[in-house]
Amino acid sequence: MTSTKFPPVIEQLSYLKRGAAEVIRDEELKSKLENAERTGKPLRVYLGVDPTAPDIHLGHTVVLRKLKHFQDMGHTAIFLIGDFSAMIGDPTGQSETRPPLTREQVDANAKTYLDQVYKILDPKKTEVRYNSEWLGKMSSFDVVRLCGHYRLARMLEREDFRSRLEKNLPISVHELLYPLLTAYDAVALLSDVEIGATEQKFNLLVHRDIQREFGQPSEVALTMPILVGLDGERKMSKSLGNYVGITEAPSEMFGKLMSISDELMWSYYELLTDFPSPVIVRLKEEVRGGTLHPMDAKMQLAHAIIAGFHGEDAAKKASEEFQRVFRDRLAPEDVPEYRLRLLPNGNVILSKKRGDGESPVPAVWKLGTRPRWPKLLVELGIIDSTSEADRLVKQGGLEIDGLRLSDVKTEVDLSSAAQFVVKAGKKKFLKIIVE
RNA sequence: GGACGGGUGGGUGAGUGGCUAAAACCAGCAGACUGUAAAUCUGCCGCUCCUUGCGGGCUACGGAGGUUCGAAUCCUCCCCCGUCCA
Repeated sequence: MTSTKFPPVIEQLSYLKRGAAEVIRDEELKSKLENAERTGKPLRVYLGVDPTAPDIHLGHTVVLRKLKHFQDMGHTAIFLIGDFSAMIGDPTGQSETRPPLTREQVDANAKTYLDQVYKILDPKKTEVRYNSEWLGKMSSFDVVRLCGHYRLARMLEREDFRSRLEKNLPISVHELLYPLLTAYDAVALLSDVEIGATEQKFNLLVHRDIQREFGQPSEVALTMPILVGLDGERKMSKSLGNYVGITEAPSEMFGKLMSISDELMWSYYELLTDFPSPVIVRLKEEVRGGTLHPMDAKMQLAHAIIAGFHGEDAAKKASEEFQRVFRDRLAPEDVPEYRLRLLPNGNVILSKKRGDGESPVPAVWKLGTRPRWPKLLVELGIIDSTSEADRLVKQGGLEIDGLRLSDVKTEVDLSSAAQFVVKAGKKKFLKIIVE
């Protein structure tokens, strides 16, 4: 009777509920776990994602990590790629209709998505599914019948629809279908548990209802809090620019993570690391009591997160680099290098570009022998426009070899070999080598 | 199908003939202060040219035309969104 396959239910529950915003319903999760233990049959747990953007950031990892927790406990983790539903576009959160994606976009996104997801989930233990498998096969009759299982009034209860209705903003009919179609995912997958962000709560509840309509037991809906972005206010998202991408360079991630406010740090600890809750509580107390410097606590956080994606060594290096650049205020050890060569005809060629992981794009400009600094930086792609570069100089944000440049007219002599270390603004460092 | 209201810079949103590159707020950027924090303060915040100046040129208020010395502002047509009626 006692299966050794799973840890004790009590343990599982505390592990699985850590960080969760809500479990609907608690008792159902417990009994499902007990049932799994009794039968030896793992729970089918899924997370559905829309491959709307090719890159995933830390905000996405909150729910992924939760899926992994189920995997850790021996349950079946299903990563569902909403390739079909993405072509409809989930209205969630955005108070506007999302542009549907094309098949090609979806495919491309799905591919890069998976690579990134496997930084968290164990590829060997993850069941990857695409909802076009079943949704793509439904006939319009099937769709109509599915729609018959739900009422408009209930659909309009959804916060997003309601507020758009109140504000006289458009709602397209196809958006109403989204929760219903994804509900069918739960049915097709015979799901026991579905994980989602709190903003998905409405959808998850519809999924439960529809499963019941199809004669299945309702899945447990486990919601995770939404990760607040670097600005400390709004949801982490790419379009708001307040995000940390999981493929970003370790040093970049480190810098970004260190810029969060002290208060925000604790939810990052909770949602992005595996530090046990009691440890986090203790750290918090130490910071409050003054025995632990908040900066040190934050560095430890950044270190832990980065180690998860890039390994211990990279995390350590990023940490050292951070201290070097920002505490000791030195130029970073590894800055992007731009090698320039002046051609006989007066054009300038970028012969090599290192760092940033960019492919070396050969470029030629007619800059002349002595371009102004702002011009050069724009040509190198460091700054978007000349106006902006001029502004940066006027505001004292440009340093060459440690000296602040104050005159926008200052020129660079490209006629003889030289090297410059450039600091543009707070974060951008680069080295220019004239050959 | 009819009546009415609306479409302004990255976002919200003022502006109903010149003083408007377009208020205000948010976001963003830079500087100061710091723990690269956060908060705060100051400045900037379409592009471009230089003689860097309360400078010149260009582009911009859904789209296309038109009226006018001059239009985000007025007229015509079109596109899009919402409300009410059917």
